[in-house]
Amino acid sequence: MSVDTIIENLRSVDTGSLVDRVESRLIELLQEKKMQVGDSIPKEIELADALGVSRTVIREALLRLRMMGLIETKKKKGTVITSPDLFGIMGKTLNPHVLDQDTLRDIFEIRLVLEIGMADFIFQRITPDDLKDLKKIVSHEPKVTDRHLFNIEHEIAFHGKLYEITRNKAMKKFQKMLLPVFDYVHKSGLLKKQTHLRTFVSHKGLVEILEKGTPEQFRNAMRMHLENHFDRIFS
Amino acid sequence: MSVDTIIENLRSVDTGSLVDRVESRLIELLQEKKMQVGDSIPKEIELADALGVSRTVIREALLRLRMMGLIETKKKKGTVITSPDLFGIMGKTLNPHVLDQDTLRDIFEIRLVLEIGMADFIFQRITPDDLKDLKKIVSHEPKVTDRHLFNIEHEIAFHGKLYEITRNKAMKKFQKMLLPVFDYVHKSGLLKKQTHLRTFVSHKGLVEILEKGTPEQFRNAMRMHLENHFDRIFS
DNA sequence: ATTCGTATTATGTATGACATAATAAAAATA
DNA sequence: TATTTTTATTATGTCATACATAATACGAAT
Repeated sequence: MSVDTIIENLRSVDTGSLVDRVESRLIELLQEKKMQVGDSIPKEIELADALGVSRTVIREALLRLRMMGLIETKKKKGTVITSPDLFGIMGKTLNPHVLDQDTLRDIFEIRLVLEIGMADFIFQRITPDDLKDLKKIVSHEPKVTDRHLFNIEHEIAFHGKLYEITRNKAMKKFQKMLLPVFDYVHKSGLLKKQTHLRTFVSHKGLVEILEKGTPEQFRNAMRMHLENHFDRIFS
Repeated sequence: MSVDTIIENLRSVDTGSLVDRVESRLIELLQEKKMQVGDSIPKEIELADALGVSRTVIREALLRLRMMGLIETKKKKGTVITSPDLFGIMGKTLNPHVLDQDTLRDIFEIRLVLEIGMADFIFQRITPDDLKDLKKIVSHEPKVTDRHLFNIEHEIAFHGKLYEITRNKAMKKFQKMLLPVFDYVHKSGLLKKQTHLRTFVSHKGLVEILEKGTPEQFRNAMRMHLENHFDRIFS
């Protein structure tokens, strides 16, 4: 074993600040004790005492757990375990203004990928009520003209409903989080202006496929439906 | 305007602790000043002075920015702007052990959605070199037997390469982050055991389609390829 | 039984001090 | 002069203590 390797190993154990270690230790503790959601954990001073560090360090570590959505703190009541909200954290980070352009473009693309790929889950989990909701939404669908500024709210209502039908909460949250990004990307000059805004497959068409078609057909139809967006990216 | 609405409005302005406000203010400042990556921001004491709060508060706010990946701090050198790493934060949160089962299942599903939906980007951006890489990977593909423990490393190599070909860094990072979750989900009893482990479409088959086929064909083939996973989820 | 006020308490904030590591400056060496 | 070694500086990291604040519990008053 080379000297470098040895040093590397040492680092991997010791690396990170005191706060880093305390953070890990706290997470371990929560898991060991099998803390349930709603349980409250010892107060800051007690933790500081138990781990032999200052309250400052405990507080910084707890702050991180809080940002991860593992805990919530309230005055007087103390700190309680919460179910970590995977995308809740990213919400704050996902301020379009602080993200660089490449990342924004990436996120824009991910939306397209998700909506094409989710077909099987939609077909598997759609209920008659869902279908009714969708039909209601498309009944208000704006006129399809060759050139139209698509109605943002209608877009969100329809596509949002699709995410909901997947019954995948994480994906739904993800979508919700991404909305401001789309808005931003559309308005900024990040993508090419749309020259020919045509609707190849309407929302109504998608619903019909949902009712009578197959996941495969739906994927292809969705791909066509999103053609304008792909066009802006690829051309 | 109802009393509730008024109260709600008040909350929306004033809500949040001092640290919350300082955090927002700092982000605003970074944007106003058009700080570039690599620029260093004023030291903690100066910020505390300028904003009229204690260093404690500044530190907590900076800690949050650091968790968001907006800044990095080094002793003596101070605090410098960094490009926010969208999924860097989630990485830590994505410890399978702290996520509840529903979320884990959701994440597992998202992977399937992504890999089916990414077809167009793969076709658009694949290079001859990529194809060469893929062929090299599949040349080592384990024997396809009716019942086999699929080789994890080979799986990661192949599918990871596909993410890479999309040239979508965010998506690639996402995948990297999700790997431990898959591992966990597979090992835990979260999904039904696979009763008939068959490979409907091999990696080699996918590569052939990439070479000669269309995105549409690829999506369908990928859907078949992932059939085992869908089966475990849906049955 | 309900409302109101008061005491308690755990987190939130402020302040001051020292430790530490990265850097810059100075000194020593070749 | 160029390069290494030592020293000094400095901004963050950690600690300790005190007080503010808001949520809660509890008792008093209605």
